[in-house]
Amino acid sequence: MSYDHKNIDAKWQARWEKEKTFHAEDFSEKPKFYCLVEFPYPSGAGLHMGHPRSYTALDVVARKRRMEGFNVLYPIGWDAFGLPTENYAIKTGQKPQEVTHQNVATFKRQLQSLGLSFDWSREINTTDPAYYKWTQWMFLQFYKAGLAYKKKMPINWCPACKIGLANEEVMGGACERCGAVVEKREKEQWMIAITKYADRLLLDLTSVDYLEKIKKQQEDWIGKSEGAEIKFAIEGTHESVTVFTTRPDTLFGATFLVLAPEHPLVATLTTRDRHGEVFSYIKKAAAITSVDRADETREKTGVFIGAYAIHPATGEQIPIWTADYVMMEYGTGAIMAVPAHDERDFAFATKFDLPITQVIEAPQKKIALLLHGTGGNGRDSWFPWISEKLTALGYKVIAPDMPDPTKPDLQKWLHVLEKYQNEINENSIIIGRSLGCPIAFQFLQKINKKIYQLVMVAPTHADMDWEGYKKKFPEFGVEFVQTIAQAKTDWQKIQNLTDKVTLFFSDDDPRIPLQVKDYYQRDLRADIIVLHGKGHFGTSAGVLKFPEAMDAIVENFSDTKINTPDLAYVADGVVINSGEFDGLTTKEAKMKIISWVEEKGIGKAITHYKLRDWVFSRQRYWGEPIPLVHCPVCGWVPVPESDLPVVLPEVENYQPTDSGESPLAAMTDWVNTTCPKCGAKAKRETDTMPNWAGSSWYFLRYCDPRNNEAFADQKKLAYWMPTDWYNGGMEHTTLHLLYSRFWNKFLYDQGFVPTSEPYQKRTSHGLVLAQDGSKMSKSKGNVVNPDQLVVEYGADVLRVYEMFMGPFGEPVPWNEQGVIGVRRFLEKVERLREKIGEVDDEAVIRCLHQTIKKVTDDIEAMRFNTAVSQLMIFVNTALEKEKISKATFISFLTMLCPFAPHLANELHESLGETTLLETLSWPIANAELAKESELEIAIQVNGKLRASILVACGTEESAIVEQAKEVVAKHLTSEIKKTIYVRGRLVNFVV
RNA sequence: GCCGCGGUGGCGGAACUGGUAUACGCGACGGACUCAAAAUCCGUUGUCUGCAAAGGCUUGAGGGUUCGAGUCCCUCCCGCGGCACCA
Repeated sequence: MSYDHKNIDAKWQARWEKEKTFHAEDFSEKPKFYCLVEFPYPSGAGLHMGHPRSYTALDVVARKRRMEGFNVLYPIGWDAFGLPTENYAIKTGQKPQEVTHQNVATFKRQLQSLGLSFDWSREINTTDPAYYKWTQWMFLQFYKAGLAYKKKMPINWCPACKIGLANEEVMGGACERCGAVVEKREKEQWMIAITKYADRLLLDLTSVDYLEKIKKQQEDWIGKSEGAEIKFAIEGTHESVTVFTTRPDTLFGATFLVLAPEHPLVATLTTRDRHGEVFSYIKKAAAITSVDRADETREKTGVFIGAYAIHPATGEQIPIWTADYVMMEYGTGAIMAVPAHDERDFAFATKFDLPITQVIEAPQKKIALLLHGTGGNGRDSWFPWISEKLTALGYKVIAPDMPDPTKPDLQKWLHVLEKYQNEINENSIIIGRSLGCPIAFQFLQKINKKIYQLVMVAPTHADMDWEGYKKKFPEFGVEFVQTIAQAKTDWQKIQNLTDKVTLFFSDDDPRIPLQVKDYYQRDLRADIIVLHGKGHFGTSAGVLKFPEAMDAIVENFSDTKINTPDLAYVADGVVINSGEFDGLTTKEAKMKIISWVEEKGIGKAITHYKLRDWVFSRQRYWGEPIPLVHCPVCGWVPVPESDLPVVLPEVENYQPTDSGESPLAAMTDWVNTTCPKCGAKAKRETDTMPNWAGSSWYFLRYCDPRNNEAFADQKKLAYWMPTDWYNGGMEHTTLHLLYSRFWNKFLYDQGFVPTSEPYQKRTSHGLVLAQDGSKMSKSKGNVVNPDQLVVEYGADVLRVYEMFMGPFGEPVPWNEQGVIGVRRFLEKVERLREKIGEVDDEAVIRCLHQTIKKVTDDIEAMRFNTAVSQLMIFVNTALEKEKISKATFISFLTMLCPFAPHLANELHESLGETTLLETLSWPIANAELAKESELEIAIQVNGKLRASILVACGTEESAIVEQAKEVVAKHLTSEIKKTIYVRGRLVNFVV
C-alpha cells in the first residue's frame, strides 16, 4: 500500500465540494449535457456493487464531457417510496419515514465516498412532501384529462396478514411471509389509460437513440395488433360469443369456436350431458402454469361443450369447444378457429377431426426475381426488356441491387436476397446469369423452398464449376446444356425436367463457333416452343437478339398453378370460398369484412395492444396519497391544487384491517374531511400511488429541484431537456422506461414540458454477479459491500475495477483478485511520477497519442474495459523508459481523471500544479504522432502463417512482396498462382 | 416453444469493415532482493510432438463460403435474459 488513499480520497472530495466543481449552471453559455442514471431505491442493505458500475460509467462520461467544454448536469436522488421499506418498518416497529431517512444517509455516504461527480445541490427525494406535491399535482392533471379512471381489478389478499400483496410477494399462490393461501379480492382501483398512448409510444421509438434490444423489448411489450371483434350467436339461446381476430379476412374459414377454460360463458353454455367432461377439463387446465400452456410443442387438448354457434356469414352451425391454448387474458378469451390458416387451429382441428375450409390461396401476384451478374452497372441489359414482358403477364418484377457487382461476395449477396424469402413461392421464377446462377441455387437452398420453376441463363464461358454445382445441389435436378450438340442428344432428358432447373448456354460464349450459333438461333427457337415452357433461353444479348423466341418463353410463364396447402397457409393471399369477397387480397378483405360485420352490427374493428392500462392504486401506506376526496353528493372531487400536497399522515402503529383497504383507512382523523366542492362530509381516497409514480418524472425535477411554484421552471426545462444520455438496467425497460416516456408525453401534450420524448439516448449495463456467476442476493449471503473495498483499496480502485472487469453491457462476476490488479496499476501510475524529466521518448509520445485516440473513442462507445487496458499499456510503456515529460504525464492524468479522479488530482498537484485537473481540456490525439514507424507484415502461404517481416512505413508493395518471397522461399514449393497483399497487414501467396 | 444476447487459455476478458487469435489484468511457475516472509522487480506461461530446430492442433460441435473465418452462412448443443398458444 504505497499511496495513502484514505487521505487522498477525503482531501479531493472536500475540495470538489468546496469549489462546487460539479455544479450544473442553469442557462450557461456552454452547450448543455444532461446525463442521467436511475436513482437508487435506498434499501436497508446499502449500496450493492451494481450501483457503482452504472454510476461510475456515466461519471466517466460526465467528467469527460466537462473537459470537452460542456455544461454538465449529472444529478442524483432517492426513489424512496415502496414496499421493502414499509415491510421493514413493520417488522422492526419503526416508522417508514425514519427507515428511509437512515437508508438515505447510508446511501449518500456510500455514494459520496466514491467521488462521483454528482451535483449534490440538486438531490431530490420522492418521499419529500415538496416533491410529491407535484407527483400528486400531475396525477390530478391525468384525472382532469380523463386518463385516470376507476375500475374493478383483483388484488392479492393475504387473509392471515390482512394485507394486500404485490405479485412479487406471492410465491406459488401462497403468501411469501406467512405461507397462507392468497385470495383474489375484487377492488375498485385507480387506473391510468397508458394504452391511449400506445401508438405514439411505439412510433416515437424511431426518433430516439436507444439500444436496439431496448427498442425491441418495448415494441414487444406494447404488442400492437390490428383486427376485429366479431359476435357469434349461440344456437337456441339469446347469448352470443364475441371473438377477437387479427384475421377477419378468414371469417368464412371459421369452422369452430374455442373459448378459454376460464371464459364465463363456458359454464353457461355447456350442455348437461357434457358437464362432467368439461368441468374436469377446466379443473385440469387451472393447474397448468401459463408457461406450460404457452408451449407450442405441447399436444393440443380440449373438449366440446355441446353447444353450437351460428356462423354470421354462412349461417352454418359450428361447434363450440374449450381448450387451454386460448388465453383468457388476451383479446376476448374466445377465438374463431380457422384451421386452414392458423397453425394452432390446424393442429387442433387435425387432432379432433374438425372440418378445415380453405379461404385464402397463394397470391396470384407472381414474383420474378432478376439476378444480375458481375457487370459493373449492377443491371443486365436484358432487365428492362424482360421486366416489361413479365409485368404484362402480371408478374411483380424484383431486381435487387447487389452490393458491389464488380466484387461478388456470395454471402453478402445472399443477405440481400433474404428479404424476399417470404415472397418466393411456387409461382415465382428466378432469372439470373453469370454469378446470379449459383446465388439463385444457394438462395433457394437456404430458404428451403420447393422450386417449381427456375430459369437460369448462364454464359458457358463464365468460370463456373457447373459440374460441381450439379453435384452440390442434387435436390434441384440440375441439368446443364452447354452445347447445341448436347442439347440435341439430351433432348428427352430436358423434356423430362418438369419443375426442375435447366441451365442453358448463351450466345455470347466465345467458344461457340459461328455456325453453331446459326443453328442455335434457328433451332432453339423452335425447341423452346416445343418444350412447353420448361424454361430456356439465351441471355443478355441473346434475349435482345431473338425477341420472338423470348416471347414464346415468356408466354409459358403465364401458366400458374395453385397448390392446396397441406399445412395451414398463414401467409397473405387471395380470398376464395367467401361469397361476395372472393378475389380480394388479404388486405382488402380485412377492410371489407370488417365493414360488413359493422354494417350488420355484429362486430367492429379493434386495434389490440398487449399493453394494458396502468393499475395506479396500492393498498399500502408508504406511497403518495392519491389527492381525491369522495363526496356522497359530488362523487370524486380533486383536492384543490392550493391544498397540495396531501401529506401522508404519520402512523404510530399499523392496524391491519380486513377490508382490503390501505392502513390509511384506519386513520379516521385523516380520512374524514369535507368536500372541496360542496362542503359536505366526505372521505379521502386511502389508496396510495405505486412507486413508479415518483420515478416517472424525476428527471424533470432535477432541472429545477427547489421550485415551490411549479414542478420546474419552463425556461429551465427548455434549457436542460431532453436528457441526453440515460443509463439503466434492462429490467426497467418495460415498466419504468415506458411509464416515464408516457408520463412525459402526457405532460408534453398539456404544454408542461418542452419535448415529446424524455430521453435522447438510452443504454444499459450488465449485472454484477457473485464470484461464482450467480446473482448477488442477501438471502445467499454473497453480497460484496463497497464500503470494505473503499476502506481497503480506495475509491479509485473500486471505480477502475468496475470499469475494467468486463464489457459494460454484459453481466460480469465479481472477482476480488482482479481488484488487486487494479490497485497495482494505480501504484504503478504513482511510480511514474518519479520519472518526470525534460524529454520524452519517441515511443512514449506515440503511445500517448494512440492512448488518447483509443480512450476517447472507447468511452463514447461504453467500452470502458478496453479504455482502462489502454491506460495500462501506456503506463507499462512509459515505465520502461528513463524519463517522461511533465506535459505528457499531465495529458495522461487528464485521461485517468474520469476513472481515478482522486489519485489523478493528487499526482497533478504533486507536480506543482494548483488547479483542479477537472478544469483542464480533454486531450486531442495527433494522428501523425500516433503513427508507427515500422510495420510488421505477416506472410502466409495458402492462408497459413509462415513468417513475418518488419518493414518501414511507406515501403512499396512490390518491395514487400519480394522480401516476403525470400523469407518463405522454402514453403513456395510450386508456382505462385496468386499473391494477395493487404496494406499494412499481410502478404498471402497462393500456390 | 419463440425472441434477444452470449459460448475464445487455469480465470475475467481483447481482436477495427473477413486479414498475424489469446491484447490488458488475475493466477501459476522460475529468478532477483530478503535471515525469512510480504511487497516489488525480471523472465516464462493456449495446447500437443520434440533435447532442439521445427512442426501439428486450437475460439461450444459439425458443415459451408473464401486466398484467408473467433468474425459471414446453415444445422445442432449449452448458458443467461425476456416472453406470448397474441387469435
